[in-house]
Amino acid sequence: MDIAKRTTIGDIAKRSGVSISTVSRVLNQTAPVAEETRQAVLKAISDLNYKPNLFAQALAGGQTRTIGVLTQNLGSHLYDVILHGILRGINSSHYSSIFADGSWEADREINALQTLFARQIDGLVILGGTAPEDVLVEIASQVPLIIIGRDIAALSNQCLRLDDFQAAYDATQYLIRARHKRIVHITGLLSHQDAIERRNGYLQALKDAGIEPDPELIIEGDFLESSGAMAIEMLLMRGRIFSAIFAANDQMAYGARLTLYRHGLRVPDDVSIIGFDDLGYSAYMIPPLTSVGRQSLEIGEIAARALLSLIKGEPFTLPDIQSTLAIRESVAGR
Amino acid sequence: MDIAKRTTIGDIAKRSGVSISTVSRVLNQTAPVAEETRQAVLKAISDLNYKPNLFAQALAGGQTRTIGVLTQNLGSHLYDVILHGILRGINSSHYSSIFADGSWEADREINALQTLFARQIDGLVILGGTAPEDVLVEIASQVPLIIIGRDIAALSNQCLRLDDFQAAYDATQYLIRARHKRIVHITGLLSHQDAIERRNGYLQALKDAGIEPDPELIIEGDFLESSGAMAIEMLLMRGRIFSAIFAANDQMAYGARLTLYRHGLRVPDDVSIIGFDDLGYSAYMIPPLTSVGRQSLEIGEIAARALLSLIKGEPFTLPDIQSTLAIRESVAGR
DNA sequence: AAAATTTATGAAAGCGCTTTCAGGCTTGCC
DNA sequence: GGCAAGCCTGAAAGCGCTTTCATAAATTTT
Repeated sequence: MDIAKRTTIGDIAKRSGVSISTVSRVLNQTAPVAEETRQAVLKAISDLNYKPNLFAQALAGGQTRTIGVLTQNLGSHLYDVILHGILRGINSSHYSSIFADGSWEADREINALQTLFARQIDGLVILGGTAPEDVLVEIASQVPLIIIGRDIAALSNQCLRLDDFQAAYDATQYLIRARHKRIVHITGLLSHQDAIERRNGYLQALKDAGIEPDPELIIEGDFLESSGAMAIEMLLMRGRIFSAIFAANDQMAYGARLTLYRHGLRVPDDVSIIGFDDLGYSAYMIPPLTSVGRQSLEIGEIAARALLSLIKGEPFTLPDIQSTLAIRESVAGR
Repeated sequence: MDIAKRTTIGDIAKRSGVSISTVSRVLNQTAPVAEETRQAVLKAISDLNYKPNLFAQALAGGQTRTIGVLTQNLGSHLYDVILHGILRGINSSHYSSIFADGSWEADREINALQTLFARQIDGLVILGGTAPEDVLVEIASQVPLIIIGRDIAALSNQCLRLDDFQAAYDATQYLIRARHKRIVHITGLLSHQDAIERRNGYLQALKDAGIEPDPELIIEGDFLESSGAMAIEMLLMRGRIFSAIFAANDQMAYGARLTLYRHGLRVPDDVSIIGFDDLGYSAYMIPPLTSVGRQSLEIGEIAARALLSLIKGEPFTLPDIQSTLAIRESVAGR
């Protein structure tokens, strides 16, 4: 593990008896080089264990081989898994990624973006976030951009859509088919696109089944466990009747489930629950939580690969990510 | 949000009527500059919204303002929270961090390290991992290094110790004081230092209480939920008697708890459980899980700040991280 | 008041690499 | 056999910045 090795292109030029231009050419395959020369250079490179200086490359060539990732809520499982996927996606390339956290706050987000741009990233992945559409369009005009979890019309082919509406629709329908009628929905923060989509999916499924949505059964949460717990607490206190809960994410489902436990209500015997995101832990909840899941790792991987293609100017298509309901034991029929 | 702004030091030199050397000097405070000149330069900088090109700085000065973080298991909650803490720790500095994932595999780890070094990081944080001591010492001789969660004698003041032994001891003692005698321990992967420490803490607490450890009650897990579930499954199948479980992490505790549920055993009435790490979700387990917790966010933050000090040659001390038992409802007395 | 310091500033040389630009050699073609 | 066209390759000019080194101006010393 010899690490501080600082061989330069000049060293290997000298050793192989050519000019540095030629070395650069074999390195980047930017112009034809006689096979014989090429081999000599290659040999010198491996002999000296040469590694190009990324900073010099960046300065001279303008390519930094770095992609930036704007995350929200690092430390929240779902996002972290996606990040992991991104790391995987760039694994075999020569790119690295740098992360900056927006924490779902507009000014932090700007700040994070500036940090990223100060590093002259070659491309950018934006995970959710609150930046307005025109800002995103503006950004996209300056740097290759892939957006996960939002759908910007003008950037349609650069958006990895998550189809929250349909997923929520399916989950709600699943509950309806189990003959639930009074279904609580704990929404996410309604300032977030995905939270809105999920609520709309829920609403639509109800309507399609001829059930009039009851506004009293829709409580706005904030994606955190505590808000799920509070929501149910409130409902119970008000004496509302319900037999099922659809939470806009698993964390709130956990909270809801705890409140039920505190009040001696059994899951799924008394109340059924469906979550969203299918966090790894959900399979180990008591009882195991039925939840809308996605291949989050793949999402990150796909986004990263797409970005790499975009940077290189290669064609790519972003699939629509399918959600599937992980059916476990938190839902019972009536 | 004008982003592609590419003002150079030359532009601002021109605008303020000085040479680029002088601009560089006010930027880096590397030599005295007349106050008047200084102000003029500063004004030009803010007028033009100048941002230094980090790559040029790196190339010329050798400082990259990047710290590398070698993580294991990105996507596992505990590590992610620590990463988040690191991001916070460098937040107000001009540093960025790049992450590379070792996945607890030696060759991936080497690979990740090389990626990091290829970027000429100014400093490195290593989170756990399997690299042998001498490699770490070697690395430390080449780059400022902070190690989280391992204790390397030769690098003692650069290690952020987590004191697994004591924490495990305390947890076990808590169970003993609740009059449990037959306490199962589900260990982590015993190739990991921390798993060993935790087991030893458990063993010692038992001995100190005059309880002869029963090897049959110690099962090696792998830190994942499934191994916790399997461990208990196995114990039950073999008809072992026990009244409490101490799992080396929360994930395995979740698994264990699920198996108990499957077998109709109540927690904590029939069996008590203590976990380790106090993941955010644990407070919402059914029942809420008693677990050994640490300020993981702070761990990351402290490590990052310490690294920054180390880089700048400033003195710093790494506190020993205290663990505290988050007492909830998964433990009952006998 | 001249000499010795100290201060503030500019010129210029890199840092390691990419990329014209131009020139020397081969080929191919009429 | 002569000329255009191709192919390889080296020299050199940057990329934007830091850092000697040198110099001019201001200050202190004797």
